[in-house]
Amino acid sequence: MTKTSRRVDKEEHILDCALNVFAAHGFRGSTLDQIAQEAGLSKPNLLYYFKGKEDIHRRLLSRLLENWLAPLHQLDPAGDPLAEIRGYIQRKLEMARDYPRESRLFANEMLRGAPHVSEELQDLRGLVEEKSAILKGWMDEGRMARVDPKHLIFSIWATTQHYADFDVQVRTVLGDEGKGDGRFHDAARFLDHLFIKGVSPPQQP
Amino acid sequence: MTKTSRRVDKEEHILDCALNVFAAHGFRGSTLDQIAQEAGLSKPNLLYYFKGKEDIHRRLLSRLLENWLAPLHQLDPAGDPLAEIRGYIQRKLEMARDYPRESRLFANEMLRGAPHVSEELQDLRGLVEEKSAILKGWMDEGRMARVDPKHLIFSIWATTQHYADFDVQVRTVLGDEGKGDGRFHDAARFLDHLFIKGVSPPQQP
DNA sequence: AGACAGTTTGACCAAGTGATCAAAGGTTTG
DNA sequence: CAAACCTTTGATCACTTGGTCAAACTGTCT
Repeated sequence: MTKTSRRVDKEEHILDCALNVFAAHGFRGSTLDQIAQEAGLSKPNLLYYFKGKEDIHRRLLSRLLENWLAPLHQLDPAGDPLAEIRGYIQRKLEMARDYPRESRLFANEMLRGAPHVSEELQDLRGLVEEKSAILKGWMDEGRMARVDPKHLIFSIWATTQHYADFDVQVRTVLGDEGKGDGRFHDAARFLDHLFIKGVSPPQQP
Repeated sequence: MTKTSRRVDKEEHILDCALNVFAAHGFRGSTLDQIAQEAGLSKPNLLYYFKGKEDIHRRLLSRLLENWLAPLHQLDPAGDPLAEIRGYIQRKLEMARDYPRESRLFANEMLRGAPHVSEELQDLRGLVEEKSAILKGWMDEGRMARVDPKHLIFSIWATTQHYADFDVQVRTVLGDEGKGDGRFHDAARFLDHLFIKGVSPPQQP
């Protein structure tokens, strides 16, 4: 194991621990001491690997956005409209289930007005523009219902991320139903029904 | 104007200013100095009216929850299923438009795991249970599609609150389209279509 | 062993923060 | 007017927090 690879591993470990802390308490609510303790090292040692609190946060956000956009990237213009949308919803819901920390980190940043990712949001805009055009094309071909493509995408984001960001609320309301991972299965069934009905072309019932 | 009414007015003003600050920066991210400055008084003066930072925050949250549940309370078992759901979505979207600060305050609290409103969430649970039973009844009568009522409610919450909580993202993605309040009109149209299609009974196309 | 780069830490600092308090400034009431 | 009460504030405190630094420690290579 080389020197640099050990350093990379350690940085990775620190970032993972920092994600725990930032996702749970937000940027201002998290302290370097917390992160250092979570990672099992001293605060000066933590600052040996990263320039500062903001450096850690920014690094987490930038790596997050890559993965965050991946599911939408996969939306294939050559595929079947309903199947593509169905697949996108499923992937997004899986991300909410498997990466809730990332979802909360992102939600935190949006709530604060995205002070650290204002330029990256522009990429997002371009991507949505591109995928909206695909959806628009499908609508023009009569292969799906004519709806506002951007608001469709917003709704998919909102409904899926809700299960990560508002997890406490969801589990409280569901009570015992919400104990295991079953709520994600139920959510998948419901969202599939909701959106497929919503985007199915009017001629075919 | 009596002594107590002037005091009440001032407390009201402070709470309003505190809402600005808390909604924008979260609990940990907000400082008493910020709130005091926003309200135009000194920090000790602020603490003359409220016991402390947490007191202000808790008061905001408890008053918020009353209004927050109101739209769902209005869901009338005697009404027409589709019209009731349509009305609920509209009311919820109007709240996101007219009370974004409240929505963000609530979102912040949920993201942190609801440390200050754990017991109030139980009321929410009861309310959702009650309204889910109504929806269930409508489904049994064949007046709406058979879907998971709680996840339906979650989806309505998620999609409407998204426009308040993720406002930066929404406006960035929409670009110039999102400048005025037009995005709420488009959202209303889309969500109406989505949910009405989603909950319409299968027999009637 | 010893030189050397990489790593870790205790001690420390300056700024910020929630909160207190006694004293001063106003307002109402007798 | 003056007493009683309500409101406001400057000064101050204890504590947290992001960040620094020199010294010590570790492992590796010759």
